[in-house]
Amino acid sequence: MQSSRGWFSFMDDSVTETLSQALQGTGEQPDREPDTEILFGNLRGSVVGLRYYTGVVNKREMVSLVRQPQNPHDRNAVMVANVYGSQVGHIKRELAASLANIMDNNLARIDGVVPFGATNVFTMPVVLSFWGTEENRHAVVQQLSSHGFKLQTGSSGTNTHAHCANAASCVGICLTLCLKNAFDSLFEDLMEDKNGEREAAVCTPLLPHQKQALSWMCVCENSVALPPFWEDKGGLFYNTLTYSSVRERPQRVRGGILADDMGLVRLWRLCEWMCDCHVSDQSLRGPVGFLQCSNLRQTDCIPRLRVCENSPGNMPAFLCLCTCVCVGKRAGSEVGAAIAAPSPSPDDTAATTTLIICPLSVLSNWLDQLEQHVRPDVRLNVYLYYGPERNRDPRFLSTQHVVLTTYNVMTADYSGSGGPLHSVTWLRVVLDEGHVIRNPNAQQSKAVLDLNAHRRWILSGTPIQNSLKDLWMLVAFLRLKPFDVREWWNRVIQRPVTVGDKTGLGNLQALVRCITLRRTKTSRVGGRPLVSLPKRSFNIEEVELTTREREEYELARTEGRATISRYVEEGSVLRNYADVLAILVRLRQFCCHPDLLGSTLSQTGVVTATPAELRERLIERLRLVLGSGSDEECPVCLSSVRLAVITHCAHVYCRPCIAEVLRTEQPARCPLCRGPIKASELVEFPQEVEEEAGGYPSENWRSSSKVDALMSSLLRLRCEDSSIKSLVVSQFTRFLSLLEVPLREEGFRFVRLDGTMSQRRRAQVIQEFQSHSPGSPLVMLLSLKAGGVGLNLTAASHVFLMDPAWNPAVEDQCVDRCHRLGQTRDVVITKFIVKDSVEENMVKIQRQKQDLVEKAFGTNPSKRKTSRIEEIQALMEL
DNA sequence: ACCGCCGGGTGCC
DNA sequence: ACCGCCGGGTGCC
Repeated sequence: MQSSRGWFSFMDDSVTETLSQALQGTGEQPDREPDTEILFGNLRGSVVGLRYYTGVVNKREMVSLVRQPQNPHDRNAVMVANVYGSQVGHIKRELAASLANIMDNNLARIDGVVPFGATNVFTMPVVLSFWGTEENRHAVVQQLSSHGFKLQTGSSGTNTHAHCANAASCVGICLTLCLKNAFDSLFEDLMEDKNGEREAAVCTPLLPHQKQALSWMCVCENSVALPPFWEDKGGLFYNTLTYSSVRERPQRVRGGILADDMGLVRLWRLCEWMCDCHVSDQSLRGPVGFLQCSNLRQTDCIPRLRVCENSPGNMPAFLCLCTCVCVGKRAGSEVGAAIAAPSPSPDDTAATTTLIICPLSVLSNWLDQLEQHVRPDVRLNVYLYYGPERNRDPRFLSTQHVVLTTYNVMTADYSGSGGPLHSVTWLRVVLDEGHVIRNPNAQQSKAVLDLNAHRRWILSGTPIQNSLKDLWMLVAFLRLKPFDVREWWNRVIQRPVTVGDKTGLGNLQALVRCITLRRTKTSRVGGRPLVSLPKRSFNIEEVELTTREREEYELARTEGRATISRYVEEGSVLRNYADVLAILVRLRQFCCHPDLLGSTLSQTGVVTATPAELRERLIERLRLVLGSGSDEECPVCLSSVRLAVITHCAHVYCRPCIAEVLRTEQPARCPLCRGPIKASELVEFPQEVEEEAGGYPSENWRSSSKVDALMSSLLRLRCEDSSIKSLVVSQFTRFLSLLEVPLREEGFRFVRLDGTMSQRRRAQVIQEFQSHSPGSPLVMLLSLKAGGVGLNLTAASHVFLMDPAWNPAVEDQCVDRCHRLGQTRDVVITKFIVKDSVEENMVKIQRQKQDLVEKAFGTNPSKRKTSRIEEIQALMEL
């Protein structure tokens, strides 16, 4: 099942996990959300029975505890295993009785570290750390103390988990993680760290980033370097994070993640190079692939979506890599693999087939690319493993150079165990749009992990979509020891990072850096920009309201001003913050279209009786503000609110941001109004809520100045050049609905993309919009929040920003959907701003915003508070 | 295990 | 001595 999109799926998962735990009882290992766990304390125990087992540990090595309820000697038995899962011993009986209770009831997750005495013969010490949710803390402490054990709290000397040293570092980390481009923040200053280009492999005009990607992939497939965090210690290999060691050399993953956030590469260039160039690598000589695909044309079952001119993602680079290897087999002769394997390891020679798995939506894309660009004088056997008639014979499949299939087909074949694709040992498995396997519980993820391959690649523009958790599946697929086991990933990477540990973040950076190639349009190679993009220009178009609109607007404004200035005088702006936001949203909506405001938003300033009623009203008001689509700002991270939660005092924050406050402040206070806040009183606000479906019948419809301004721009554009496509962006989903009417009337073909749409529908819409065929949509109505990272809308070269956002970064991000690699035209951005309105003031504030973000780092919260009030006053011209 | 614990042998100084 | 003390056997869960 496709998990829901965006940050919201983070919550879905945790809910599902809790549920499944409850249903399973003592089934699989509990898989709680490590992000929300806190450290209860540490306890010194001992591991006994060492002489009966072979598992060894090093000083400071991490160990894991495994329950053995079936142990004949003691049903409370708790086994101790090292990083590789070999048994080291057992927890001493008395302590085990207590631990068994905690573990069986999922009260805490228990980590072990052997601080010293690793070479002992009979017993060794172990420091146990107890992690769990706040509500279980008491039960754990109670359980332990009833057996006479006392948890050590605070940072005692033996605690190996670094703690958040101070609130400041926590806020720093929170900020880092709250940034939408969390993934890119992992790459700070690392962009140029890659192996550069491999000049030897290049002799035709290959674009710099193509050279870079290809040579990087070659290095990854052939490198004999140790995986990250391993050291050669005179014959023994030593892991610097877990302190474990092994005798045999840990194998680095042959492969990695190609995470370019741009429509990369012109395929023909690569193929040109593959065909014509002669490189120092002897093995690469010779022609490259003629597409020998017996069944490609008989696959009517595949929806052949129109292929965009610009191949998405890294498909072409991969095609190149894959075919390079295939091509080693020249007409008849069995030359070993080519560029990708100058010195093939023995087991590699057996397997020669590359399996490419992709979503159905891009399958036809791969096919077309292969068909169009592989040279006709070389045989390249490509088999499309799809459709009811597919050849399921593993021996046949292994004779192909490339086998192409979809996640669904592979998963259906697998159904829990095996299947033809699992009977082949592949030279290489490539996961296109690899982020689709981010949910480890999904069948397709399990199936993918079970494939046999020598080399593994992931293509994904957005490897991290929601949280660090997304990365685990990818790391597991790449078999990056020991992180392919969830426990070690959680302990060594995920939890330290979320707890705010600087070294944890450093480790994550190091890890990601060595398995990922990440380039964005601003990346540089050898000091030069990787790609040069068409120009982009930015215009603000002032919109004058009609006299009637102006009258109505002034009425609302005066009313709003009166309310807010009363709050200012009373000093209660922050207490009535939701009300203030509602007034602002109302005015902002008015600037777009008078019919935009929901009826419930229009009444303000009603004096309510009890404080409880007042609170309810404020929270309700905030829900309406968020429900309108308005991109509100989180006062903690100063970015757009993600995973919105509303406090008791009616302020809105990102869930992770407020969780951080709750964890670090005792007692916790609302960063805005300093009122007490409790985790239990937070109100979740679902990310994308369907507003009451606003069908706007043409007869009741009226225009507005801003709508007119947009329409005249669009009509003029269509007149000048009917091939120009436009993005029309608004925060307010209702506004998008309103805009449909005049678009339809003027005969514009358009599509709509907003947050409520299913992943499948989105893909369809994007595909449709990106198409260049005559009659394809000229306009896309895009909700600001749906225009997140990863979207490729290069078909558009004009962007109309219908309403200003608080956060200019969000607008930039939206514009970047079309101003990215693959864009052939100059991009023109038009922002409509109503003259003499709250919008104008928002733009002014936007300009100061970047400055404010910088200042907010490290300044005290009260400063933020005052700047917030000043901001509101500026908006209302008070 | 250079321990702890068990249980049998032993028994004033 | 229904003790203390000694010294041998013994050893995860």
